[in-house]
Amino acid sequence: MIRVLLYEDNSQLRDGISILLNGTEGFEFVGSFPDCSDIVAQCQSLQPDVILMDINMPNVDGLEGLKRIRKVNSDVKILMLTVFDDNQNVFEAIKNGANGYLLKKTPPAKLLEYIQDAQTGGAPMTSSIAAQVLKMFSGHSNPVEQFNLSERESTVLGLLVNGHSYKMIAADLFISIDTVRSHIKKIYEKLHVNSKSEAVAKALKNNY
Amino acid sequence: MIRVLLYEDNSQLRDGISILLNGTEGFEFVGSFPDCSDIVAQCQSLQPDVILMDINMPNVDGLEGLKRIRKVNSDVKILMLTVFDDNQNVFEAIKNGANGYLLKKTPPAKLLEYIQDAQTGGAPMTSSIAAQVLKMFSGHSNPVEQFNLSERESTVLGLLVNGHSYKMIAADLFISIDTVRSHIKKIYEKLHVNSKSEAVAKALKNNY
DNA sequence: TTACATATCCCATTTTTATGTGATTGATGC
DNA sequence: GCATCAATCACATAAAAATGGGATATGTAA
Repeated sequence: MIRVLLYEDNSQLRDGISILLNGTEGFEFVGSFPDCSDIVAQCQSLQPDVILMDINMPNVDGLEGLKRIRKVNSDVKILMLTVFDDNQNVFEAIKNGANGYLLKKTPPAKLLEYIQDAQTGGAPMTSSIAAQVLKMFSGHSNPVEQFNLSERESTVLGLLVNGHSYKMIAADLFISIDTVRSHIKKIYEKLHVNSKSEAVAKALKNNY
Repeated sequence: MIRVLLYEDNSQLRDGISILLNGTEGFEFVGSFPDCSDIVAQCQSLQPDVILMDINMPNVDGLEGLKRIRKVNSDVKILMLTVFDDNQNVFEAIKNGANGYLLKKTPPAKLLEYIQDAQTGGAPMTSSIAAQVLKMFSGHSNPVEQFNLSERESTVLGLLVNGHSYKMIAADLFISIDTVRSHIKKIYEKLHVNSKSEAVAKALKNNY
């Protein structure tokens, strides 16, 4: 018996999914809410196995809800629901520990399948989204994301890659050369290197 | 009226193309030969606009013929014909100034189209060959070829890219640090850079 | 044979980087 | 309110890299 909790602001869709799950062997629909403002408490009392989470909701939306849950619970499976396979949202959701990412137009039979899939450790996603994810991991990952560089550090690294010296970077950014130094020290730490050329190499190899 | 000359050892194919071209408005078949042994003279007397050149022929083959022609004539369009889209031959042909590269199984209608295409400055090639060419230009060019680095210089640059200091390079290659210096000075000249990290960046950007 | 490129080495000087140990401000989060 | 972090600056020292001048030996190509 898979306990499913739903967050969705559209009441029609809420009812539809409620009926679908209640009428299907092996699923138990434990509740639904129009936004995530009280998600942590709701989760604790209802003890769902899988949460279906709309991304676009008023007040507290799905991404925020996802973050809140993950702070206290890394076991419950969370499937994000969305109308579009929007690049940025997919990335955000994956980063924050969503287990899958489905389009709302997913047919009911598939939806049930995906829920079971997530429950048993899978990472269900529609093929268009899978393609997006692949693209991101292959060509779009850059040092900023991979190594948690701050905005400033990222700019400095960029100038480094383009062959600027400390002095030039200081002049470009209107800061002292000592500040450049301390940024670069931080960058080296984060990239686990200890020379300019290694940093440049690592940056370039990571599609900077 | 496009004047077409053909080099092809298979007499059936020679006859076929002859009939095709003679029977088509706008094309004039000016002759055919089973090898390239006399290509320069033949070309001068027949004055073709386009040469269809088989690659595999006895005696003097298509690549040799291509080179001979290009020494005296850079205007005539030359389309290479081959059974396979063999990597090395494609590369050789492109380097030596071929205008296009076609598979023999190209259907007659397409062949006519490609000849016209070449005549007007295009670079016709079948899609499988186009893919090969793209791959070569993207992934096969390296700093050694691009910047005429010597073997030693190339090794040194390689170590530089992998984050080695002068001292480490000297130890790796069993030479003095001063020799490393002078190699690197030369490398910088050839790459038109003046710092280690610029050299590394340039090398990586050129698929080293 | 002369000229040129390569590979090797040496010395000296200046500039640039790397490393360490601070301190101050402002924003964010608990 | 306190902790943390990003961004800023400072001072000092040591290591590495860049630059400019050499020299020698070898092989190749004009």
